[in-house]
Amino acid sequence: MNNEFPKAYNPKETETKILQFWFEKKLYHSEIDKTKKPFVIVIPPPNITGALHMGHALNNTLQDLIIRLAKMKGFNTLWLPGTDHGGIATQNVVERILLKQGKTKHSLGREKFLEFMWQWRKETGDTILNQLKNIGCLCDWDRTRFTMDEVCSKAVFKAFKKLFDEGYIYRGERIVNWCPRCKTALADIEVEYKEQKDKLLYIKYPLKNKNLQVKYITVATVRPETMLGDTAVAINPNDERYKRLIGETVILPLINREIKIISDDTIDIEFGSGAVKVTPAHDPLDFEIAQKHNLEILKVIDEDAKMINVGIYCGIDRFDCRKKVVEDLKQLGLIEKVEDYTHNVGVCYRCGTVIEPLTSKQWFLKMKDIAKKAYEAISEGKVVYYPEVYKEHTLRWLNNIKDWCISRQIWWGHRIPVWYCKNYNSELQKDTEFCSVIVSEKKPEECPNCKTTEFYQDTDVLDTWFSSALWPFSVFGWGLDENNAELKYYYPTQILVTGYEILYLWVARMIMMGLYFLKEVPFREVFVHGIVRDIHGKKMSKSLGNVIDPLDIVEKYGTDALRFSLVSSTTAGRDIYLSEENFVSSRNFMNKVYNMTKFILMNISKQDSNFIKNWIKNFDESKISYLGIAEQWILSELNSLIIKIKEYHKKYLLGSIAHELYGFVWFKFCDWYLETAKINLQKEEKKVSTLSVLLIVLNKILKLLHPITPFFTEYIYQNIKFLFSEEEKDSILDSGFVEESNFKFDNLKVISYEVIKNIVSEIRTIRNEFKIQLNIKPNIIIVIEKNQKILDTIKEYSNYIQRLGLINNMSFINKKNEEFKKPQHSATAIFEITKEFGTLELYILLEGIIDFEKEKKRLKKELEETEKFFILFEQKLNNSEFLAKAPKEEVERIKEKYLLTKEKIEKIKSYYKEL
RNA sequence: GGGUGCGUAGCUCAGUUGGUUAGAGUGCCGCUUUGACAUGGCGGAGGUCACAGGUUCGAGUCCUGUCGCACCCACCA
Repeated sequence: MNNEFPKAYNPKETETKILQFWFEKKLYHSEIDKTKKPFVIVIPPPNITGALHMGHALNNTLQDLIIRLAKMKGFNTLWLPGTDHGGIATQNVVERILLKQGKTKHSLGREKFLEFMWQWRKETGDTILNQLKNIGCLCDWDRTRFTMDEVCSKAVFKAFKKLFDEGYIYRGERIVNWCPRCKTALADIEVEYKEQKDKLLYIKYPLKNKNLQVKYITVATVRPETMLGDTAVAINPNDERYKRLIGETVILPLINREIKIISDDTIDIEFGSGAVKVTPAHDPLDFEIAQKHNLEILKVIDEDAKMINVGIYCGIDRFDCRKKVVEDLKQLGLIEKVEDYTHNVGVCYRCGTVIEPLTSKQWFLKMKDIAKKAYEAISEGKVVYYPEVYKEHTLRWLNNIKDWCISRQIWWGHRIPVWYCKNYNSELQKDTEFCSVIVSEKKPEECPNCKTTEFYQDTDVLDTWFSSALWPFSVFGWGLDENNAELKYYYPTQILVTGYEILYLWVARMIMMGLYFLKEVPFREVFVHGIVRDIHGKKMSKSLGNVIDPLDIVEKYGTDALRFSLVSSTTAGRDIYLSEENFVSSRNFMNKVYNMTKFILMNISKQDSNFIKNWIKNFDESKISYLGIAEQWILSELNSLIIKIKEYHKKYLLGSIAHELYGFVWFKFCDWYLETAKINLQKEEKKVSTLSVLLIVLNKILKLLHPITPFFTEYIYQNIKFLFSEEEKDSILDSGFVEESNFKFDNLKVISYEVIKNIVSEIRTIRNEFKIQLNIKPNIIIVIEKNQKILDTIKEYSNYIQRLGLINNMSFINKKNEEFKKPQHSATAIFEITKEFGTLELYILLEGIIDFEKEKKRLKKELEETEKFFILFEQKLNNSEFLAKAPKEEVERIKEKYLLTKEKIEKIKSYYKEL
């Protein structure tokens, strides 16, 4: 930067260099170091499908921010990266690829298919990690894990075995959510619900006993095809209409099967016809009823969603069968009526296909006891949620937890480590006879029961979330050795950063597993962020065409701009709406900081640099009183900034950190301090101190910004660090974080600077109002009557104002000492400063330019505004209750305001008259 | 059906335990190339803080209700 000053910041070139620098120094790497406190984040492992999207960019930028911050604070930080095999999602993607080549998984066979999967994973699985590297993620790239690598797989086996041995895992024939497209069972939580309009059909079921008063009982359904699997009709025992039909027999239309009418108090009398067809094999509620009443469970829809066991309807797809059943019922005149009905339909969270509940043999994990421990830990605050609402959400979920179906009928994943011996009889096998079922990683030697050596392994794989649940400790080799040093040092981790959509699917389960296996929560804090949406609040999707690709943004505006936008858009737990303009504004901000650095460096001559270095090195509180008002002001503002940001760090108000820095850098440091500093830079005697202050502030700004925008801050730091003392390290990351100073600033000076800012603003406003040309530089007079000190201070720095080129000359008058009459042809402005300093009058002398009528109008407007507030204050002070009940400071504040506005009004009025 | 969050400038949002004359970014309009930056500077317009009550000396902020939006949970066929 020293030699050449390109006009604008060039992110691409810089980022390549800086990235290389970090990698050469291995700044990302962590080793056990007992002298330092560890600060660990384990990445939410992205699936190996697809590439980096905005959601990943957000999630990982936030983690990087937190990690860099911790590193600068001196922790031994470890951010452990990795990927997830992604079960169904990944298998679906690969199956689609195969299909394009005219192959299916079945045509390949399990072994070949898995070979293909592994090959695919080898070729494309790390794409996303490389992209994370490029956006600056300070992950420990020497420790990358994969949920199906050896270390993690060992953990999965060990966990399964332990849970099985301790009686938490069981196998059973249950009704499960079946996805006919993915051909697998899904956990309840993996089903999404979509609102859908359907027809609610009222179907008449003929009664067998012809001697009854009624011939039919009517049931209502939106899924008429399931009637073929009905094994009862249920009514509420208190339903007067049907009471007497309990125990009667119904002849199921179309297939003429006889079923009973039973009573169950879970039936809602009000809904539909009040009578419910019971299809135990294809409805969870009906399944429960069937168990209670010992009903037959008749499966009529198979795993391909085709009809079975139903005579002529066999082999027909469920939805085609629905049409056919309706037609046939119509023919028989058995449809009483049809109503429009809106309801929720369960769909697969991976492919969107309508779920078919059906009975199937699956592995389950008993959750109740395990969840209880997690409930307690979270209640006790062992895991802290940011924002806190998600704590309640999680607790409620844990409280209503159901058993977790952990088996999936796909091939990609951890195969269930269960072996059945050759003589295993699945007919006899009713949950209880586990003698011939052996949990083992490898094929067992011999069946302890029948002594056979022939075994076959369960064909199912585990739910991908099973391995994810172990992630925070499997990555440290828990599967190999649960007492290993790394696990001991790094576990539990500090914080988990994730989106709210996987709070139950993943986060809660990690807490449960962590507590179960290691007796300790896996992370102390959870930071929950929202989903990235487009500016209209729509989810970004390829089909909508509203996707903003983070890599495009990087290309166009730079990584820092991408990151800054993401961080500044983050408000705890809420969704983020992004538009491209957002990135433009961040890019501009990067450029602003770059240019301001350029300006500072431009002003440093070679012989100055040693003086500056010395000045900065010896800067302490004793030097404060020698500093000018601008310097005192900016340093005190910097102090407030640091205090605020530290507070935001503590509360993880990450978006606020970005906003605060933006405001400080742009509006305080650049717009004001830097502008006024330009004047001192012209004076030899002030040059060194001014440049030093500029650099001190710049240095702190860079450190504060660095966790958000690492590239350009590191780059600038490299260019200014020669001006700081030797302690400053290679990388900004090692240079320590920022603490506020406890310097005492001169309040009078700090206020004076604020007054000068107001004066300048007012001059600009008036010039603008009267459209005064640039080349016209009027004189101004500043009048004060209360406090001579502030007048002196302002006087001392009046050249600041003059140098801005807005005015020619300034004169100062203290009304107390000198007689003063409002000059003719002048515009007037009156400010309230503080009680101590009173009001200040400003006159801009503009002979021939001031249009009296215009000035009158302007003053009148000003007067009206001021009077409005004056009345407000007056009312408050006339209110005895306010005086009695409001805190003293508040009353004082209003009094001060009251007096100041009063003074202002009087002055405006008197000058108005003189016009 | 239950729950949670939200409703503040055209748009996206800040506004911490109730107490500055409600703020910022962006967009719009006007002026502005004076060597850090036109990816800049200065100014302007634009808000009955969803609505209705209540508590309070005082409400954008707390309470109740209504309306609207979003999301989560739930076995009404």
